[in-house]
Amino acid sequence: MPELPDVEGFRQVLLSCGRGRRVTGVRVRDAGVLRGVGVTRLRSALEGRRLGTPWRHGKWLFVPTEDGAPPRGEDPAGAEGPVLAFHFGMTGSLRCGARDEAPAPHDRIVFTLDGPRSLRYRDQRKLQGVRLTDAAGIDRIREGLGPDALSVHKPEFEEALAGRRGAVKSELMDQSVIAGLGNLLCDEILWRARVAPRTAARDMDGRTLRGVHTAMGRVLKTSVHDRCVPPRRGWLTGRRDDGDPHCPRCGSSLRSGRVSGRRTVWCPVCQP
DNA sequence: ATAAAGTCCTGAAAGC
DNA sequence: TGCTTTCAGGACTTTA
Repeated sequence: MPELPDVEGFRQVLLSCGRGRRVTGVRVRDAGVLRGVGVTRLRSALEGRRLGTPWRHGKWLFVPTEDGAPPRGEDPAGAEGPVLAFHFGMTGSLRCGARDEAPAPHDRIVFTLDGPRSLRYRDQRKLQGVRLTDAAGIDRIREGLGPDALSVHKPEFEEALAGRRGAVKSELMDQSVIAGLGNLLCDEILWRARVAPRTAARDMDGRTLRGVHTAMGRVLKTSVHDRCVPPRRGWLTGRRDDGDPHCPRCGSSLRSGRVSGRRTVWCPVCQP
């Protein structure tokens, strides 16, 4: 599930449910989601600290923590603490629940807060997870990421893709080229831009590349609003699981195949 | 049993 | 030739 729009939704959850709240408890129900940090260190690092303003780059979500002391007038920010970094893999999510709500089967970590609610990191398959990091660690993560898909402008987008010889879909999916796009988004964007997914990026002229950027912006705008790539009937995503899927634009039979190991759906007529 | 919205690793092929 | 980029496949993990 989690591509950029989903992660953006989790950021909103954190903003409304966690920001400014003190962490009173950390229950690790399955340590399999911890990356590079143990239960003890995670708890001692977080308990008593306040959650700061969450921010996102690609599919990563970062949550700074601040000193646990209540904010004073002179020192509103508080001392800098460690930073929580979430990556949701294919099945992860962040939920806001009532403080005493019984955990769901895949709630791997429950963060109890000083208000009436708690935050849960839920993940069926534990493909990625939660880590504890700092400014240097964030830099290391971001070194491997291209510009964020939601904020990248046309020239930077063109530059990121120009000359790449891989299939345009593979390049869009490559987080070191553009950060945040996943399998569904890429298919949706290329369908909207009328570009076949296996087209080599370097064979695309500036005009086509800019068209992909425009399509990306439109698809992201709606998807971020909906907090997921919406399975609307007017979108490719709303058709890809049909028995015999047809293009919502021209009615042709959709094709399905594999591009860099991922299931790929496209319209052979609209995307020559 | 096969497949799944993510990433990482390997080995091989392609390109400069 | 050698370096880099890219691809395919498998691995991780759990459930429908």
